[in-house]
Order: sequence, then C-alpha cells, then structure tokens
Amino acid sequence: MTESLKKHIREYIDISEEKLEKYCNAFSLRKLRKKEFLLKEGEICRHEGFILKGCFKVFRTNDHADEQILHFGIEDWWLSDMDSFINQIPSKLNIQAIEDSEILLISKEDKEKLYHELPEIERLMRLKFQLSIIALQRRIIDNLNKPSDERYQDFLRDYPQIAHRLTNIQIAAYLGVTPEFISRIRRKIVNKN
Amino acid sequence: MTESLKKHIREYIDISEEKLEKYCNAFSLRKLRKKEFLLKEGEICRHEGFILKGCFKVFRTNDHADEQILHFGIEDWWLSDMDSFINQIPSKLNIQAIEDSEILLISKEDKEKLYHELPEIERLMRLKFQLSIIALQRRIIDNLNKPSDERYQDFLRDYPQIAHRLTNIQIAAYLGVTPEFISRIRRKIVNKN
DNA sequence: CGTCTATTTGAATGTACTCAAAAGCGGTGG
DNA sequence: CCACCGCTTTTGAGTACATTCAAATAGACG
Repeated sequence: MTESLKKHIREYIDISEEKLEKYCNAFSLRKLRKKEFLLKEGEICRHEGFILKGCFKVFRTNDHADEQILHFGIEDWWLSDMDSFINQIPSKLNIQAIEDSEILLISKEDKEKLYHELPEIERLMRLKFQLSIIALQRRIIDNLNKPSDERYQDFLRDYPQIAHRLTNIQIAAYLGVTPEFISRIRRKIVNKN
Repeated sequence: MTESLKKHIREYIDISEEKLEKYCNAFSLRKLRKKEFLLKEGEICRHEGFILKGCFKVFRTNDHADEQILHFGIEDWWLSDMDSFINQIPSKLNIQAIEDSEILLISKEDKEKLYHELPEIERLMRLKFQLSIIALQRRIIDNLNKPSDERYQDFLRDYPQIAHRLTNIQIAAYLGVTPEFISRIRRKIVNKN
C-alpha cells in the first residue's frame, strides 16, 4: 500500500528501511468517490495526504459562489491546507476529489511526533517546501506579466498529464479567467494552425 | 552584530546559546548603498541574507524592460533567489537595495554544512518555509479574484511599514498594474472620503 | 432517449492599459 | 537660498483585453 510513498521519499532523502517503515506506518488509506470532499471550508485540516490514485482540486469559493482553484493534485502529490493544518484553525479552502481517488493520510499529532523522532523527515519536508516555494514564486511572476492565452498554453505544456483530466471550467478557475474566454483562446489557437 | 538574527531565530525554535553562536558565526556583514545590487540576473546566488537594516526589492525584468517585483524585504527578513541558491543555477531575478542597507550573509557551503551539524536549523527553515508557502498561496488566490483597487488597499493595510517607504511605481510593479492606474485608484479613494 | 453539464458563439460592457503631456517634488550645485 | 534637473505623480483620450449575460450547440451518462 505504501510502496509509492516510500519510493517518493527515497527520491528526496537517505533514510533507513526501518525508519521509513516507521514513518509510513503512521499513514492510513482513505478512498474517495468523485465529487467527495477531503476538506470543506470551515473545517480544521487534521490530516495531510499523499495521493495514491486519482485527482483533486484545492479551491476557494467567493461571495459570487464561483471557485478559484489554488492547485490540483494527482498521483504522488501531497495534499493539505497548510494554513489550517499547521495552525489548526478553520480552513478557508476546500479539497475535493474530481475522480475516484485513493489517498494516504497522516494525522497532525503523528506528524509532529515523527518530526521529533525522525530528523530525516524534517529534512524531507524542508526540501519539498523549497520546491513548492520556487514553483509558487514562478506562478506569481507569470500571473503578473503573462497574458492569459500564454498562461493557458503554458499550463497545457507544463502539466499535460493533469490538463487532459480537467474541464475548461476547472482550468479557467485555476488561471483566473472565465470559461468563455478559454473557449475563445482555443478557437484562436485552432485558427492559427 | 548578530543580535537581531539571534532574536529572530529564538522566536521559531529552541536552541542552545552555543549552537546559535556557531550558526551565527557563519554570517558576515555586507553594507549596500541605495541602488546597489545584491544579485543580478544571470549570476548564481551564492549567499542567503538576513536584513539588519534597509529595504530591498526582488524583481524580474521582461522583454519590455519594465519590472515585476516578486517581493520586498526589510529588517528581519530573509533574502535570496531560492531557485538559484538551491540549485546553483543562473538567477532570473535581481535583488537591489532601495535604501542604504546592511545585511548578514551566509554561503551555500556553510549553510549545507550547518544543516547537517545542527538539525535545529533544518527545523527553523522548515517552519519558515511553511509560513512562506501560506503567504504565497494567499497572494495567488488574492491575485486571482480581487480587483486591483482592493489589492492595493490590502497591501497598504497589511504592510504599512513597507508601503510608506515605496514609490507608486514600485507598488504598481508588485501588484502587477501600471503606475498610472495606482494614481487613479488613489484619486478614487480620496474622492470617497 | 432524455437530462444535465460543458462548450461555443455573439453582443454589449467594463476594467485596466498605452501614449502623451502637464504638474509636483526633492536633491544638488551654483 | 534659489534654480534647475530628474524622477514621480497626475490627468486625459483612445484602445485592448477580458467579462457578463444570454442563447445555441455539443457531449456524457444513466
């Protein structure tokens, strides 16, 4: 069950089989059907997840009831609302399966405990967080200066394995434009070729 | 010289005076005049900095020669181009002092060495990175859904101690709008009151 | 086959931009 | 101390990009 998690961790750090086993034993499996929520706005995020199978969206709803998608998650990605998980405060985000999915969960308590028992995990997370920060910073800069049609094409190019599982509505909510506009971008691209 | 660095670190982790001393000894002081660069696009970022005094902007230039500002840095903030520093690749970012400034620098080599000798520092960075990620995620969501005038007022409210040191041109480059538009927002606000 | 959702298209609108010019402000040197 | 220079801010007019709202079409799923 935890094989892909172990493989994932070994790509980042050196760790003994014994310690890795101890860490992975703290996880439990949860299966979600399409449209089921892992976390709803207002709840406290008590688990962090590692996706074994499926696809999720992490999003926020605003006053007008439409969604902004912060990011998606597929196989081998981690999932949580970090703000809610770290500070144990009510979440402003929703996490919802957009396919039937399977995810390994670790509780806040177990994670804190294991941070202290296994410094390697502290290192793992430090390394992973660095990569997240680099990606988030790049996204902010791209959002600032790139026109929407370019950001759309970048998304298709950079995340083809995610993009083909999504509707235009979802991609639009991620890029911060309307679905109608995505449709017009697609037409423009087709006409060029 | 390293007093404010020590104070800053103690706010995040428990660490012995001895170890803290060892860590802080790895830093050296650098003074920069207004407009001087700490890092230029194309250079490899070989140091991470902790600001003692002054103000910096971290920005990217595009084809049209105007700037997008990723973030600012003032007293007690850390500075680096993480992508360039971690991977030791040429930087796409510039870091420039916008006031006469003083900054403590630690080299990549010293930092890596101390990560292994002092697990507390690994923890410090993991904690700090978590906070960065939460802030970056919030900024992405705000950029997606909030109109520019609201983001301008949020910035003034959330970072008054930075905002009052900046020109409208700099704030515009951070928010991703034109300086002219900032001016019109200000007029609109004044007229309301 | 029918229903529900996603996508496309059109027309009108609005938000923010570009370009150009004027006004304001601060520092420096005569 | 004042005058000038350079940079910032303001203002106006025209424009472009993306949105809203509405309706038609296409696709997916039970």
